[in-house]
Amino acid sequence: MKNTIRVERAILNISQAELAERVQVTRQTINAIELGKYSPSAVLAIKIARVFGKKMEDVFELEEGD
Amino acid sequence: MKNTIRVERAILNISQAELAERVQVTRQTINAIELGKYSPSAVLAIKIARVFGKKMEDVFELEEGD
DNA sequence: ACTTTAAGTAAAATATATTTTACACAATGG
DNA sequence: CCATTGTGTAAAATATATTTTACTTAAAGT
Repeated sequence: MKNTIRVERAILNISQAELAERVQVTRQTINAIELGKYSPSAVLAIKIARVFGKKMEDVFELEEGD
Repeated sequence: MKNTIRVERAILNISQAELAERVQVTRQTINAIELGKYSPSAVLAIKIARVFGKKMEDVFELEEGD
């Protein structure tokens, strides 16, 4: 599962901590997902995409092995 | 997390077992998600939506408490 | 130099999703 | 009747996501 969280955060100019707060998870969770260490739940993925005003699939993309 | 899996299956006329096979999970997993017993991973949610030729958010919707 | 902010990381604990095996029940077609 | 298909369910095991606490480093500002 690839994602464009870093770019979207840059556009909004918000930190991992602030994104975490907005979607009600910890900063470590955002960091891990942003770095591709694991993929989020569907609920969290939708919430993150919403912060960026995008559809879930415009932020998250399947990759080989998913 | 609400979903329209049952309706989409009906349109395609496929069983829970066939959907499960197409997205590479067990029939019980599809059954549980379809009945709202828990919400899927982002990866699985995208795969399911793809079977129906839809965007993830057209099949899955957040609800109170998500 | 000092402090603050942002990001990366890690180990242990907890929560949640998914699998496996198995049984039950209704509907249907032979 | 009998076998088959589709669905609901359940308990135990395993996998994965998320939290908590805490430490490190780099960059920026004072």
